[in-house]
Amino acid sequence: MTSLTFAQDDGGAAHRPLESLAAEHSFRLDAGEIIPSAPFNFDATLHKPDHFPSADNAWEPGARWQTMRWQGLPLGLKFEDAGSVDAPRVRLSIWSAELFSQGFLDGLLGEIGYRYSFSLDLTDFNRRFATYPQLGPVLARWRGMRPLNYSSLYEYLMIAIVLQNATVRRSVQMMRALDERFGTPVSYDGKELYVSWAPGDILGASEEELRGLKVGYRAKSIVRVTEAFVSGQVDERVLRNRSREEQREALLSLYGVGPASVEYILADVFHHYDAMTHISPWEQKIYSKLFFDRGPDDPAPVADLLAYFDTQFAPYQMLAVHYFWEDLFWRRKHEAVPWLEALIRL
DNA sequence: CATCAGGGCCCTG
DNA sequence: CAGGGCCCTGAT
Repeated sequence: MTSLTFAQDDGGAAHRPLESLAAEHSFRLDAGEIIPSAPFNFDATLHKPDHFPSADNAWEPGARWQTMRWQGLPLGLKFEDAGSVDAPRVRLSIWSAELFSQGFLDGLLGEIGYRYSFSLDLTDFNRRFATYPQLGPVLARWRGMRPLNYSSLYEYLMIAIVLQNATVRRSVQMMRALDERFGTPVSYDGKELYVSWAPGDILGASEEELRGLKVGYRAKSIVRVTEAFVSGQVDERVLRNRSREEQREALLSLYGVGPASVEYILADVFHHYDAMTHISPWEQKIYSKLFFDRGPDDPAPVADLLAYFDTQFAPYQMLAVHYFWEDLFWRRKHEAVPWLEALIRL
């Protein structure tokens, strides 16, 4: 267990010179406050109740702990709500076992800004749908919420792979086994978490070894996707500057990555909200109930659902559906939603 | 105890 | 373009 713990908390100003924060083997940097574009809903953005729990993060109202590997260095991040929806401020602290340069920090903050969509402009979306029959009330509840990816594209793909054809419990087991074998355990701020492995950390593992971690046939996908990243065939930074359809094509070319995974990635990782082209069977049942009050034995055809979303919510189909989806899972967190329980195999 | 399907995807015909 | 097979696991 690598300890990133550093007790001192001097409440320093933003971008304090790192030299003054150096500790023996680790330090905590007060990286100051991030000012997201308003409106910004801290908890609905920094926590997604529909995500399966994983060891790279922890959350409580007003705070998210998130591990991250940046330029090979394991980091512990802590985001704290220091504002309001209309006057948002997010306090960021960074734990590290090594000193890093101002240039490293600048790059890191830029990356975090992208991943967390801190500057997303929601004004047009909000204006269009504030008084909309179904979406209006949901939007009011979660105003300022963003879809996002807390980690890297590679890490997201690993999550997508362990999700496939598995129950939630099994996905959790697979990810934990992979983290324990290939990830970096860290402790900071009282949390014990894992920093997810980098492609190079798992490259030497054979398919047989991975199968030993009970990931089954997904072992092949993990190996092939990892190779694509190590070889440079896929480069997240490069892909960010490509068009949506080029991104889709590049992702689909990866072994073990199909339309369901890509649909999530285009929205969460690359921030495209204007196209929905695929609905998986379990989502179809949930949407059928939500939008047409139709049960799982008589779900609305996927084509009808897609057409409905296009008609109602373009050019923000993915954004609008994200709001409904998160609203549903937040509700489930606080009260029983019997029809939903029947559709979720834990 | 045996069978089955699960928060997909690949491959075949 | 439809459908069988795939690892493993808990539910039935």
